[in-house]
Amino acid sequence: MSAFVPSFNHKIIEKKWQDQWYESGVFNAKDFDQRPKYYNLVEFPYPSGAGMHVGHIRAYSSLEVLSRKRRMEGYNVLFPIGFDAFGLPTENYAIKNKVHPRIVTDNNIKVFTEQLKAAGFSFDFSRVVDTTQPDYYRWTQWIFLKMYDQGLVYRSKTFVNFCPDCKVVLSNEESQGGECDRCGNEVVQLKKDVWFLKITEYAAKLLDGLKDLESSSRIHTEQENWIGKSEGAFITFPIADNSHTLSVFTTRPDTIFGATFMVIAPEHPIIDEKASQIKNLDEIRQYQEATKRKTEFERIQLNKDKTGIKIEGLDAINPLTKKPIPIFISDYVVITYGTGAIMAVPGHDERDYEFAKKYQLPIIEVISGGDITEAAYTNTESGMLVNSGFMNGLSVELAKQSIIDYLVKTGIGTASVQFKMKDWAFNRQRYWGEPIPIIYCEDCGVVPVPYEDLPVTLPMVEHFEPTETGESPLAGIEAFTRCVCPKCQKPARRETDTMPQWAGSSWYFLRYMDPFNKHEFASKEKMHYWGKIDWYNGGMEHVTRHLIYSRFWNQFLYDQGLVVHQEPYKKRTAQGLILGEDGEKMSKSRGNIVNPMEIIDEFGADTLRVFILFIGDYEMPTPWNSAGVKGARRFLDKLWRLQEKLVKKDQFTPSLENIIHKTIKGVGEDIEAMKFNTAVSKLMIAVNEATASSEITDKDLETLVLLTYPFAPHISEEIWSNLGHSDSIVLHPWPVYDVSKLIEKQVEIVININGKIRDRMIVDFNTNEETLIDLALSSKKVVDHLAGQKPKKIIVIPNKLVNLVI
RNA sequence: GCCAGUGUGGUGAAAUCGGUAGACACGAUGGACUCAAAAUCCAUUGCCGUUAAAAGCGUGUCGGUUCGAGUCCGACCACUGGUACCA
Repeated sequence: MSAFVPSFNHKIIEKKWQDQWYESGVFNAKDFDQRPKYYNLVEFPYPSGAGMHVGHIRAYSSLEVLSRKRRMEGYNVLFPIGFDAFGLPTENYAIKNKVHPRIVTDNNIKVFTEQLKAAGFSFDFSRVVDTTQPDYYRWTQWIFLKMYDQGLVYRSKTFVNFCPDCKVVLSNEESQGGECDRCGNEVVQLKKDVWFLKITEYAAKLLDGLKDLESSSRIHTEQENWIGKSEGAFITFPIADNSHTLSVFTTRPDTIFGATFMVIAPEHPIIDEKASQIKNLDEIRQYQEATKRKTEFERIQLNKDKTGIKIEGLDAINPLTKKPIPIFISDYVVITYGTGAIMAVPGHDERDYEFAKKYQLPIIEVISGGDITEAAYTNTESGMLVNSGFMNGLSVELAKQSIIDYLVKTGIGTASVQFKMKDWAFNRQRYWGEPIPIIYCEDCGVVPVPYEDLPVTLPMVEHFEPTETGESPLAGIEAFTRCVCPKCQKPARRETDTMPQWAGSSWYFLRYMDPFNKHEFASKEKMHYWGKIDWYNGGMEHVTRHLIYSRFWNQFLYDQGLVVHQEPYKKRTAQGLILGEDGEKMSKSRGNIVNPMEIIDEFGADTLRVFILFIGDYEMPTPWNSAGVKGARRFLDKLWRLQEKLVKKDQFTPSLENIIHKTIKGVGEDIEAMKFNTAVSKLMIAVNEATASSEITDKDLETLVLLTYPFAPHISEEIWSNLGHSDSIVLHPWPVYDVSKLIEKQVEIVININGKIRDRMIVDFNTNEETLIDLALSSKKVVDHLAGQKPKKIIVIPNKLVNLVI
């Protein structure tokens, strides 16, 4: 037996192995290598000044473990990292502290990189991507221009969410609840010229592509709901004097006989077109103005009651009943969806019902099964058509078919599919973003920057404070705005808006495959070699936006023949949030933030990694528990101390053989299933058993160390080297288990009487049913309980239980 | 409101197929070692009960299916996230 080995010093060994790994480049992926490839992607971080968060550790640990295991399994693993570094927090910090965002960003990236290395992540640091480098955003601009060429970029004047405090325009996503995402202040409505990407053109394809994406049902559902496909029909309603028509979209064309009025959005163009006929035009105009003034917040919070105005002098005709019906304007109908007009069927739509009750409009039952004097009846499963002419007696499903046939035949309408998803507002009035490569010429109008002139670089200036008008800071920089029209060579002006933060992250996974290419965003050969991303892990909060946006860009590039696969990701998973110890979201204001660097300093990176994976189900949110960190460290100390009673032998200790094989199987399977918490627990059980054993062999310890390596690589490398190996574990194959060694020799069987446990017994594995029954019936406790009664029925589950039913 | 998810000890959590509820870890209590502390080791630890046991109770609530339910079905309650009148 060897002499006492002191418990390990994490500061020394972690530094030692990190230096060795990062200097040797052992984790760098090799293009065109003969080994099979495996591409693991984690969402690249925004390098905030606060540095790394425990959430980052959790987010990266899953594919970190998988990457290390895959390398041991012989794969050429691409596990890249980069920085999504454009964005408002940096800009705000820069303004406040009078430092240029370039300097702030470079600093933050430096700190972040050091921290990622201190945690021992096996990223390929040789292909780091930074979205704020001209070499990178040149291609972001290039893809934007490709979209422009294909008619997927357009400019439109609309009301946008404007934060008077940050002086920036916000997308709907960034101003939820009428509050600015960044500063929390109230958002107002401002009329602006806005660039849009026509993502709606890809709605059907984005929905369709989901079937090739392996992910949990909640991820699928969130994407589906965001795209929001609904099938229905366009129906044309004539205006009573036959001078005009009003087109509606409805998902329930079958209820048309019950359409007793129409509602149009306040912004609907027919108001202006028929203004001369409208008798209460003043009142209508007032309502329109009131709607415009409302922020989204007010519409949501204060407008639970339906409001609306009847348009006097303008009636429509229900094309099926031929009866005249009134037309209302109301802000519960929105101009951006469908046609901005609906046929209201109060009997079978809750919103229409509420409106009809308020304005005392007729409610007609056209689907039987409910009580329309009480509420709208919206069940489409069991109802049957009534009061509906030729559709009477049909189910809703059949009636839909029947009415669409009729509408098409008579030219009144057509079948149609609509999507809830809106086009993507693609500009911000900020400095710290990719300049939009567009030039305005007085003669030629909007002119895209020629491809060969890219990148349009951000000027390195001293003043990047926002303007009072809500224009981009770039607008005040003459040297930037002044340019020459590429078409006519006359003086022209540059677009001064920049792209939203989502831009750079929409294609970064492609750049990783070929990060230094000066001629293309990535070469076809390399994209062909690396193929699809095998596994993509990130936050649940990005499942709707970033995931859809990046799939959109990839699909677009695919359609242009510029990438190899239509869908970029094979599999997508999402980690759960780490909450503060108080169970609340971690935030500065709550003062419950845990700094991972402090844990690394005190307990070591291995401890932090093991603990964060052990803390709970990877996909569920879980509170931080500082006391629990010690448990992870104790486990590593126990593993270390196994070296004290090492026996040189190339065989498993007989009493440990079974548990070791079970652990190889269990840990391997748990990693693949993202059950990292139970994988760690299985390692703990194995180490506990080895600790209890009087001696352990080289082979026992080697195997345990190989299994621990993906979780706690530094200590594993150190023990591995102590065991006399001169090579790194990463070059050593993942252990395999022997199925024949998994079987237990003896098992415990429970004896139930009427499903209640009354006794237990230990028997040989695979003892036959008759023997089990005999043994059960001879148990003293069972005999006492039966008190002479004969079981009516006996259920035997081999190796599990015997249930006596009396 | 709608959609999704989650409710299990003092705490974080386990529990492939419906078959021993609480693995593993934290904490707590008692003990060993120590002048003492830390570290380590041993024992106990769902509740109730008991000298000890037995019995009884127990996976948000109420009901159902089953020989047997944390797991399946129905209704409800609570919490978390997403969304905002999408026709």
